[in-house]
Amino acid sequence: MLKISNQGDDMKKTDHLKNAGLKSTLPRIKVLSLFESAEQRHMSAEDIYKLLLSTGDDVGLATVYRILTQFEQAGLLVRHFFEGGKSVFELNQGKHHDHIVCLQCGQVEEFYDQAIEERQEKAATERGFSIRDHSLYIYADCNKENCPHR
Amino acid sequence: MLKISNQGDDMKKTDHLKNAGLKSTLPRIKVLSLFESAEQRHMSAEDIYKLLLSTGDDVGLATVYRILTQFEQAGLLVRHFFEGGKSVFELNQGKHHDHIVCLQCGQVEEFYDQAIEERQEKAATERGFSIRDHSLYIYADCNKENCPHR
DNA sequence: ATCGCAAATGATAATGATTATCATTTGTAT
DNA sequence: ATACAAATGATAATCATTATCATTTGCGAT
Repeated sequence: MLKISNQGDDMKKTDHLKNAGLKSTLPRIKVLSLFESAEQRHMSAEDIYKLLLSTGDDVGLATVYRILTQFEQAGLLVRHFFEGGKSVFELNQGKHHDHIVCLQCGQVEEFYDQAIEERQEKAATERGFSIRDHSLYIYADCNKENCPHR
Repeated sequence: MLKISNQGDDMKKTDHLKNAGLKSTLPRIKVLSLFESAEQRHMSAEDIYKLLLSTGDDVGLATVYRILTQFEQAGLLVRHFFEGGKSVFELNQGKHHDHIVCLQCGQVEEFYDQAIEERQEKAATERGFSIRDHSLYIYADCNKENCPHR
């Protein structure tokens, strides 16, 4: 008798987790929900830990790290190594894309360029390498109205 | 009366450092020499610290970190954030290039593709961003003879 | 609904990379 | 040779992340 919250949604997440080979636990559902509802797609472990704290949905920091790694391995999340050393995660929505990160406000925009993808593949195969993964980050100033510093 | 070693070379490095706005000190000369002579262009702070230890040219680890950061700011070195979390440095030889990193043996190959550069610039300007910097890392298997794991 | 147990969690210690502190040493201009 | 700011080195501190381990929980079998 503890199945309180919006069951429709939680059921969907439970299935989502089960399909990924992970058992449905409260912390995992909370983290998944956060990614599906958060305004910012790209979040670090610390971001998530604090957001959950702020809504009273406490989850231990160690658990947050564990869940992020599991979700990454299960293909639910994609991990990024932006400059600065800490890992940042986003929901995996199937379609690969690269990132432009604003150095002033941290805003992240995604883009995809077929030509770039092809040239990368070419550069690798020309040298006898088999691509496993790649990461392209453009660091820039977004020049937006609401961006601090100019 | 302590100017022992190969003075011609050290003089060049002294000038090199002076030009970069850094005073010529023994630890800085050692680190610079290492980058100019090492077989591997890409090295971490730990790599450098250990290499210097192994040749008896002891330099404190903290000093290695400081020097690397200073050299980066002076434009003598370029810092990279490969997957794995630790910073890796290489001599700045003026010409920008991207990297292919072998996930098996860690070997790094450099490449430059004008089309990729142009498409990146285009992607950024199309979105109103002004590029400051960018990093493209391809992670792959090098398939070389001497590479472990296959 | 209840049991049992492997799996998951949370608090915290431990680790690895990097930075800060501060007393001592070293370039360098005088 | 002198003086002093800058640099160094040993070490403590910090930050992100992982490991440990006692406790709790999801879930299949009853």
